[in-house]
Amino acid sequence: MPMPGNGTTKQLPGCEACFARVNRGLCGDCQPGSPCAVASYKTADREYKVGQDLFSLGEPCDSIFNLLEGWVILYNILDDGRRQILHFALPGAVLGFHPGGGAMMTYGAQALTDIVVSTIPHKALQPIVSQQPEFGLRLAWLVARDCTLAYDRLTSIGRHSARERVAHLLLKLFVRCRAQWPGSHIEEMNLPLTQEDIGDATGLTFVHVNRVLRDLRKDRILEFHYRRLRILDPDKLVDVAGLDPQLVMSWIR
Amino acid sequence: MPMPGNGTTKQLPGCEACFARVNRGLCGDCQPGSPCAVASYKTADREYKVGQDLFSLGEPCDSIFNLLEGWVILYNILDDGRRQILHFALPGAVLGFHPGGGAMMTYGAQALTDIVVSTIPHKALQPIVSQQPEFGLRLAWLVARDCTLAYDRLTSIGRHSARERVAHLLLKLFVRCRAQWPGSHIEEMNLPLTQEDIGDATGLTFVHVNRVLRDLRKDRILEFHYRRLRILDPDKLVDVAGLDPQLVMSWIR
DNA sequence: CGTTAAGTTGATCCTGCTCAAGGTCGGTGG
DNA sequence: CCACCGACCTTGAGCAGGATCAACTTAACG
Repeated sequence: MPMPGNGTTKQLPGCEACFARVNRGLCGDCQPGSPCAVASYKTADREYKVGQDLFSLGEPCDSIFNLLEGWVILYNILDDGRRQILHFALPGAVLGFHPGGGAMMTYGAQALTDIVVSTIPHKALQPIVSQQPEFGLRLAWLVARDCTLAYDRLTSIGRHSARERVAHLLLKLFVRCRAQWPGSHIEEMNLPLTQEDIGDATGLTFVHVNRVLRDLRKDRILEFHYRRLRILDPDKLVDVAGLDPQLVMSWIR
Repeated sequence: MPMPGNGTTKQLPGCEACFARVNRGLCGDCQPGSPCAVASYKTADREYKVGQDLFSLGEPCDSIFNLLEGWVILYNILDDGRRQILHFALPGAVLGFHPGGGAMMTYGAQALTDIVVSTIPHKALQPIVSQQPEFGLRLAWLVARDCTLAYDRLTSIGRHSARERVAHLLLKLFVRCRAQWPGSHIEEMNLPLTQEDIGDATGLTFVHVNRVLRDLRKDRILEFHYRRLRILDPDKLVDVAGLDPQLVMSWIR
């Protein structure tokens, strides 16, 4: 059985043909065999290699993407080359739905692992919702979830210490991965991140991330070495991340 | 004629009865006199005074709000009382659309001025989209716009200096207000913010915000005193904010 | 005119950045 | 099997941007 977060995905029951086969978020009504409005508009699955861009900052993008396998980062690059990671997208995510569909993207999307996606052109959205009215609401729901995650990070970066930020990021990623594998009780997983990625997501330098990780290791809270995360003391981690233990439990169950 | 940002709003043409009468984002098809699916589900207009909460962190909220007049902040409070402002909502905004409708809110919403809102219960969303399929897509579009703004702030807080962050915030607010009043060419406006609010939005202390504002004033870029913003040198401001002048122009026109 | 919220300024401290040098891992080719 | 290389991790020394603490000033409002 594959480990959570190693790039493979769980197949949920439901519409195997349609755009949203890994998550029922977009397309919860489809049953195998029944007609699906999305299926006729989506493209075939497409693969991208690590490091490839799905779309880029400042360039137009006329499709939305459904991530079927692997990890993707959304990011911004500044003039001086510094980078801010905005979001880690996991299988099931919808990417590139942008205000003013087809307009310039205000951020880029890059494959963090080898990935598989399928796409729907923006101009197909209108026809889809007229056939399947819940689709729009489900899309809104998914975008709202990403927005909530962004607010969460905003709070973390704006008001927490380096230690809290790193703990918060790793804990959230751990929980999100584990949510894809309910029932798994492994406190160890592959995170396809470098320490530089962690820095770019938390607004820190990789040098300082390294020191924070050393301290967290010294305190026997977690270990992160070469893309492998091991959580030694979940309770302490939740505490350091500044989160409510009960809230975290509600995510897991 | 009222100044931009003083809490009053422009009435756009369209459906005067429905939920979304200040913006055509949610309900672009309604024509005066024609039936409107939203109108039959929304509540009457409701007023809130400055400082009142529309909904609170950790409490359930079973409705979405359409902001008709005034300003609202979305915010998070930490255990130690520190605050992070996540978003400034202007008239036309939709608030409280949350993943898992009706569940615990992960942030609060507070009136920054006296405001007027109307609401739709979450459970009315399904019936509305079945009568008016584009509604869901429009909702998704609005949420995506907020998400993009959040990503913008994330980059600003994560990777910019204090000076850049303050400049960026004020410029963006200015542009967003002015977008509500196309044609206006006033470089002066009321922003219903304290320096503490600016600090809580940019991840700085109000003491440091004060010093940054002093420097920006000294450099004759802008003046911000007692909730009044005057932009002295728009070009320099765009430069300090680290934004592309052409991009900014595209927002204005 | 008194009260209160908000703005202002200085002195000092500390978290996290910068710069720099070395170490470790994993893959590749001989 | 080993040498090499590039990407990534690790650690130290010194610095600086912004925080903290504290005192005072100004504006708004009844």
